[in-house]
Amino acid sequence: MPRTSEQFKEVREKSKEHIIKTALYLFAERGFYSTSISMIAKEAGIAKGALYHYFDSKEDLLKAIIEMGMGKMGHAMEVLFSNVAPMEKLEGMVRTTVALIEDDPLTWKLMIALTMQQHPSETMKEIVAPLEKKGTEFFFQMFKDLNIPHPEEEGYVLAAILDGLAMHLIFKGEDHYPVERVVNHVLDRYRSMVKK
Amino acid sequence: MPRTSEQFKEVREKSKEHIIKTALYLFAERGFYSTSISMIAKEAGIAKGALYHYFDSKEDLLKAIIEMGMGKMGHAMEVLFSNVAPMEKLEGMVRTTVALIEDDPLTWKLMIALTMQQHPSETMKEIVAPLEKKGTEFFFQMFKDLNIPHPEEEGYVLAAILDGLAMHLIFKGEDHYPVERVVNHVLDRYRSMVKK
Amino acid sequence: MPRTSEQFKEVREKSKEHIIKTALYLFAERGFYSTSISMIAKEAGIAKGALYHYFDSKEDLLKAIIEMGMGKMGHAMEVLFSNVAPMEKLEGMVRTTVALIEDDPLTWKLMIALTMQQHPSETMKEIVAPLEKKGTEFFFQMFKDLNIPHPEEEGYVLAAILDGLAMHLIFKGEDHYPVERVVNHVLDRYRSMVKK
Amino acid sequence: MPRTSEQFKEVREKSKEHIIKTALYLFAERGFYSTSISMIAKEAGIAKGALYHYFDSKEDLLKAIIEMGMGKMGHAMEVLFSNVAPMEKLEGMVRTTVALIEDDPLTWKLMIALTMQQHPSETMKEIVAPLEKKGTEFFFQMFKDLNIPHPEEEGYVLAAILDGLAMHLIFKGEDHYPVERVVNHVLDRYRSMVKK
DNA sequence: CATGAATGAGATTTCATTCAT
DNA sequence: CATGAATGAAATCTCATTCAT
Repeated sequence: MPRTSEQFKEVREKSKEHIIKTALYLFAERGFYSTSISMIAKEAGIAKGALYHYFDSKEDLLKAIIEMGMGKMGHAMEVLFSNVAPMEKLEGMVRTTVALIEDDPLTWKLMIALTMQQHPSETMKEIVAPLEKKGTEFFFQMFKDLNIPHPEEEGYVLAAILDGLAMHLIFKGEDHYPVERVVNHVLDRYRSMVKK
Repeated sequence: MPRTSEQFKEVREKSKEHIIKTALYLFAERGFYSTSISMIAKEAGIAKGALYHYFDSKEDLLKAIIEMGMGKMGHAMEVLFSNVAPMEKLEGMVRTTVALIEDDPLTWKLMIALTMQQHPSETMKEIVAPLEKKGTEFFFQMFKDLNIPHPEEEGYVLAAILDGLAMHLIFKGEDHYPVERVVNHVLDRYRSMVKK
Repeated sequence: MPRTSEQFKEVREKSKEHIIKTALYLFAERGFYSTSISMIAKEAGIAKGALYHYFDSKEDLLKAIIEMGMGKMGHAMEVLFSNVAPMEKLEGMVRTTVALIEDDPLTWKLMIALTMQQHPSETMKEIVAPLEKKGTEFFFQMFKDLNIPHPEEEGYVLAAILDGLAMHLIFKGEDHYPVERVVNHVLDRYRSMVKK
Repeated sequence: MPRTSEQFKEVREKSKEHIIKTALYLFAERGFYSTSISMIAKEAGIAKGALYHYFDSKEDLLKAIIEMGMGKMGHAMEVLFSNVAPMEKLEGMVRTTVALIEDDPLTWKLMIALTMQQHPSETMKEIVAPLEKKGTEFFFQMFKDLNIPHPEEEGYVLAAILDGLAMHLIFKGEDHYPVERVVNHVLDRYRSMVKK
């Protein structure tokens, strides 16, 4: 009795996700180039060949991981671009970033690593560059709306803070980094600037 | 013939430096794993075998690059830990960091990339972790000396700013990033906090 | 229920033929080694597994294709070995060869390709070698019957002409090759030799 | 003491030729797809990797073999297009073809096999198609010069004879095929046509 | 010390075949 | 009988490292 195509689809989706998770873990912990297809297959408990049912190549697997990560992020960020008061936007921006990282630090670790190293695939650059540009413009507008002096420079600083914070959080782990306190401090500072 | 031996040493040192520079360039621009020994040899205009006269392995070459980079940095930073007024320390810290990057962006690019990816060699972690710890403590003490409230949190924020700034500067290039304005803005902010 | 069993057999035969046709097409157009079982299954609109219900292996499938092709040919050729006048035999030989190719160029394309490349399977050699020998002898006898001088050499030449013609016809296609004119010319030549 | 670059070149050329010869032998005897790089390396008495010093890929190796073969052929054929009497041209054409095959049957075996099977590489088609066209035109002109009736058809027939002859000679081997007699017979026939 | 040819372990990839459902 | 997910052997290819000259 043949399985229905739905059953197949389900099995396929499960396997795909399982492989992605395993690969994400290994890529993030050991680096893309130091992780072999063999390792991923072994860790996932499947044969090497099975991996190629789901992904055309190691590169394609990486792309799938990136896309999945970006999907999550894009979704979360969209909320922020909606109509809320500027100060809430700022707070949302910062807290959402932190929440995303804490929710899925592996994806972020990998993402940052790929951006930093000159990975041949264009995927990362294509994704990160426009995102960053959008972010900078967003910050600029936000600070202008908040009537904070030197909104452009302040935007650059916030971008630096967020990226630096992300790096530290990811590579130290939330157990060793007082995110909450740092975030609150940053936000307090902006609040005090607005009140004035 | 001690003279000859010295000359030999000098020539050897020159060759070593030439290889290091070439390798640094390639590692930074293309990534460590995507750069082969063949490439380095060809780019440096020497034979593959010659490279192994100077370095035991690809890993050893990387280590030499890192050590050279760290040497420069350590030297520059030492000045800051000497007896100068806190505010000058802060300014020195920020400006020295930027100056170091602008002076040798390739080393930094590579350094950051290696730190981010989980390079098997322990070199980077061994070097970066204590440095970061020292930095954090240094910032903490500095802000305390400056009587700035919440010196610990402020220290974390400054660390984040510096790392974020470094990242942006390195990956965008100084032509596309208004370092000077951003740095001045950051320093002005601390100055205003002190005056109060 | 013998009826059912018969119906089964018929359905089975239909499926088999469908697969054979699909595989023949792909093998001929893309080559045996460059055509995967997956491709055949997909092109035939069945699952990979199903293919193995009908054929034990890729090799077995190839064998079935060859046998089917040979069946057709053998049947057509048999007629020629019957009792007809030598000149009609000659004409029949040539025209039948051309007709067979025009009727089923794919089979021939594949056949020739397999004969030329040293396919590991013995099938082709087992089939082609005796056929060729029989052909040569047949030609020899024919030309002797026709009282044409040097019947043996003439036999070799005719064999060469037929194989060369077949090759050109198959690889250029009948639209780009003036078969009719060439065949008539060849036959005319033999006719003029006989009349003399 | 480093070898001079000339010495290196020499060694390199020798190795390259050795590999080409080994690969040609195996490709011709077993087929391109049924011959693995491992086999070639083992047969040549070298390591797999060495092969990739000389050829970028299996395909590239094949290309080198083809080019070498074509080089020989082109050179030999050029002579024929020069100014000699038509009948000598014809004889030269036929005898040169046979001589080339007898001199290097492996190359020809491989060449024919590749032309017949639909090898993905365009190399063969690019080479063979124009060659064939040139050949056909050459024959046509030759028969016209010889005042032989139906020169075009006769050209097609000669092309068929030559290709058929080549096939038979190559796949039976000169020990089992009376080339000399067949060739003489063919030429005699043309001579008798001219005299008339 | 210099050279680049050669090695060989290991990486990625392919694909005929099997098998649980 | 049908399905396509999974296997695993083998193929192609890469590249840090060694070594004869």
